[in-house]
Amino acid sequence: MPKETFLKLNPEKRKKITDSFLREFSTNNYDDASLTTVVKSLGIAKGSIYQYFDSKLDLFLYLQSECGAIKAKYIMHLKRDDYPDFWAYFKALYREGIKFDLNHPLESNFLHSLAKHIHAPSLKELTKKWFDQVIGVMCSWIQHEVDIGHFRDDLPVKSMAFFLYTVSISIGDYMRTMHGLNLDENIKSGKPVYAAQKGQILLQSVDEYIAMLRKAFEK
Amino acid sequence: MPKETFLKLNPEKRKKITDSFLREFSTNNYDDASLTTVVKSLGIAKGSIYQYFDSKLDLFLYLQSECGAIKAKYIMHLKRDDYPDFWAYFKALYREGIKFDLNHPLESNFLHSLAKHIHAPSLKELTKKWFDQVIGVMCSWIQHEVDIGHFRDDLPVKSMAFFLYTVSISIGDYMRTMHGLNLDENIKSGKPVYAAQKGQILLQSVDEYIAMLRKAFEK
DNA sequence: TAAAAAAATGACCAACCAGTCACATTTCAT
DNA sequence: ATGAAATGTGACTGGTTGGTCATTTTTTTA
Repeated sequence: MPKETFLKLNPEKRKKITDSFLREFSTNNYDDASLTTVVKSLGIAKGSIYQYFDSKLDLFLYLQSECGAIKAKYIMHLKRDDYPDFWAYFKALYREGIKFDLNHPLESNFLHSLAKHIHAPSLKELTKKWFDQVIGVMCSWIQHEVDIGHFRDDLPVKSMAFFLYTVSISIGDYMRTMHGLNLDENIKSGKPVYAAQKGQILLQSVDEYIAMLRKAFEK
Repeated sequence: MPKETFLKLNPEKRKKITDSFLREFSTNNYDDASLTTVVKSLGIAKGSIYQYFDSKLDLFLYLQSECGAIKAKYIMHLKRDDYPDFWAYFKALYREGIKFDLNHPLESNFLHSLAKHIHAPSLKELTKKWFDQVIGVMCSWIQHEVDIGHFRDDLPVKSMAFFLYTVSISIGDYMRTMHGLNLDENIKSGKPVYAAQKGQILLQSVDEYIAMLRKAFEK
């Protein structure tokens, strides 16, 4: 949690600082991301950071929760029951995700690059917790579909959840590969991850994935 | 490529050195892996490493190619045409992979942890090349199955290859999650990645994955 | 306006790292 | 046995980092 001093900062300065660190963590491993570099580029003193946050980790966690909260606003209001099947819901999640990216490119970049941090020694326990949570959510999704007879019931729910998790987080990379995007460059320059592309083309990727996932899961 | 000096070393010493570095790179990011630490634990001088290799990268690449070559011996002799369908072949690949792990735990650990290194800044170009190669191989597998009418032909081959790639590299993590293994601990202690488990139980995981993949890909 | 509280500063610290190189030791050929 | 070639060494360089803290500057309070 950031200290009071940081929260009392005028919003512009706060945003400037936040943005710079989002960029740094988006293009580097946690352990390789350098506070010194960011502080220099911001033109503020290193000591200031430690008046705003307890530690590098504190700063990182703050960024993570802020970005998560913003993205949640786009996604949380979607309800499975408003869609005829799970895959319509799944696609809607991605549709909102792309909106989020266009409106909050830096935050999206940061979340998108979280996979990079998973193997950082300093974050091992944290990422394990996060992973278990995500798998938990997916398990409950899938269990529900099994219960109403939409999904197959001959495999462990957890296996299916893991499969879905893996495939889901890979869709971003998949878009890059298939549509020739250069995510890393967009991240560095601060452009939206999917800047040059229309949402429609990107959703086509999601459709292709769904075409496979649907068959894999259906009864 | 290692220097002559290294290749002329007596095999035991060479193995001792190789093993220690395999362990270090298996439990750390490339950039965080420390030659200094390994050299201390080996009781040899830092300078010696630079009589054996040009650089840290040179050493890393040597390890990678050595481990790859050993694993290739287990896998390369398998031919798709010797199996009734792709999935029998796919399963055979994993069966041999598990054998490889039991016989060469450290090398298997190292290859298994390569995913960690993918995001290391110093290795970006290399891993991109490696990734393109793997996708290329999978494309040719899939194209063949499409040609003989076993796989669906309504999706881009590359999409399917990417899907298969993602799922394939996740099977290791999947086994850990589903069978409660602690891979990282096994890696640190130098035990086989799948030490406590019988191959049969592990192949069951592969079967579950195949049950989903088969449906996703079939015509 | 003066005193007190809050915020910003940057030189400094200890701990790392990959890589170097002049020198010591071992091995090998004559 | 002797000299040359090949190996091994570890203090050292120049760099990095996250984090600290006495001091200065700015803001708030009275």
